[in-house]
Amino acid sequence: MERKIYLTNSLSRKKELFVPINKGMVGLYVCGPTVYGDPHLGHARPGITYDILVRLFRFLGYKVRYVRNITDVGHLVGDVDSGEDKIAVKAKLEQLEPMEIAQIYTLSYHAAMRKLNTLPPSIEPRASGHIMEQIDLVQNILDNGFAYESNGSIYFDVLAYNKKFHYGVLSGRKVEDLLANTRTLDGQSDKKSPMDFALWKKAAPEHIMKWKSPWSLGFPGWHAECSAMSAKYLGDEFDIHGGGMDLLFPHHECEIAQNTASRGKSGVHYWMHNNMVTINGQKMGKSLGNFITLNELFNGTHKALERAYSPMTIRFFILQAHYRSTLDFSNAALQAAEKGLKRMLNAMKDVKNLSTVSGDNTNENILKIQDEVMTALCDDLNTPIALSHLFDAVKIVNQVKDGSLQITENDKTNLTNLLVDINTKVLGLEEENSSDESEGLVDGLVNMILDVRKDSKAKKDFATSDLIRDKLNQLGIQIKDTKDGAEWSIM
RNA sequence: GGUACCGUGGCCGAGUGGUUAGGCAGCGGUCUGCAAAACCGUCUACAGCAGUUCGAAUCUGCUCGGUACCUCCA
Repeated sequence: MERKIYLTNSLSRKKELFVPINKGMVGLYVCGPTVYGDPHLGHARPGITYDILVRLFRFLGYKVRYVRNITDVGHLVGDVDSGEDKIAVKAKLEQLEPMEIAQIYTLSYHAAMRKLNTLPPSIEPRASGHIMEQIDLVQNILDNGFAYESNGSIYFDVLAYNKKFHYGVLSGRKVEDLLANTRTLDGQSDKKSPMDFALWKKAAPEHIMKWKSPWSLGFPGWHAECSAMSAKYLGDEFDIHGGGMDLLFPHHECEIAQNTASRGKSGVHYWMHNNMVTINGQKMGKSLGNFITLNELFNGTHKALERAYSPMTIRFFILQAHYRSTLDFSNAALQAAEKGLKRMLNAMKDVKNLSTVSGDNTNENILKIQDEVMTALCDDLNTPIALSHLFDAVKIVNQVKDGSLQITENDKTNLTNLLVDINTKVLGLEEENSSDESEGLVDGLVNMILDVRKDSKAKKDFATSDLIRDKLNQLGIQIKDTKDGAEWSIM
């Protein structure tokens, strides 16, 4: 726990030294998905970013409670006066129960996240399971005078709040500017000010998902769930709150306002925001209709895809960019990532079988690389820099393998710690399908075939040996002839 | 219109007041029966203009271009 961790705090827009509230412990809350559609490439970004954060903290010995919610109620559809939420609308279309929809997409989200090798959160609360907590939150805000009732709905009183506190601390927006520039939407007549946001919404009769409350039969507002659930599981004050940059305003600004209005504390010490994935320079998003789902990526079934890309390739692709930069999708970039990843994975395999020379000497370079990698990761999760240093280690492995460099047993241990431990434990990069049950059978068969090929080669029957190589290639098995015989790997 | 951010070599993508990012692709070589892989060497940069400075891709100003948020969104 010697290492200092720096994180860019969206509150100050600066890199800050991370100091936990409780020594050696981290409370992390991340905004999860709204489960009304298949998870897409955009979802992979925060999934992987905060996974690295959690893994890094744990690697350094911190105890982390990682809370990521599932939003299964509460997000209103575009036009406010319809008063229906997304889950309910989709349910009517597909003739399914709202909770059935939520369940389908929750499971598909989980499956995709597992394929991307992200660790599950410690707690994954659902908004629908925390209606009571949200009602309590709203009641507190009402009691403190920062909300009002109108037609059975409760709205947050931004102007009243802004007299005592500051609405806009996170987003840098000014109330005056917001007032001058708010678009006039329909159905705003219940509100005192167009900036005010719903804490509780009275449900229209045809609305499916609704709950009893002191004010009406209805449902909680857009931002209530995160304030209620983060406080429940992490306390009134906790370390880190993460999410996509698109949530910064209004969602996170409103969370801060709700937290402050109900408990007098803004609640969060460090706000982290990951940037967007773009396609042709434009944000990839559900509402823009230009998104590619994760399953389409894994299967190659999307017209924009030249072919399928494995989950680990996607993970590597995302790690090659810093989380605060936009990342542009393209087939060329994914194919480059795929090759780079393969190179890394090969080195991780090869490092275990390197031959060593006797002696106690230690190659200082290896220790230096180890330090550089960890420094980069602790410097606001700079995964691209970490990877670039890991590739220096890959070079060492290849040079040793090639015989142009010699290392001692000590070096080998250090090199293995560096490549295998950091890649698998912190970056979550590892060989896919490594636990295949039929692996032993495949090993035996391929080795047998390669023995036959060896005989052909010995007899200079290259037609046969090349045929074997080509056929194996077609099956996805790559042959490398080395001085010590043929090696093979599954592509 | 308001508020932020960005513009890097063939592509992706870091970094930063003076020193090689890295990956992919390209080129030359080593190795090989041939290939693949690997290794060695090598090429192509910091939108434009002006300023600060001994020195700027990095700081400042302006211009041009782009993006995000302001409405659900990772």
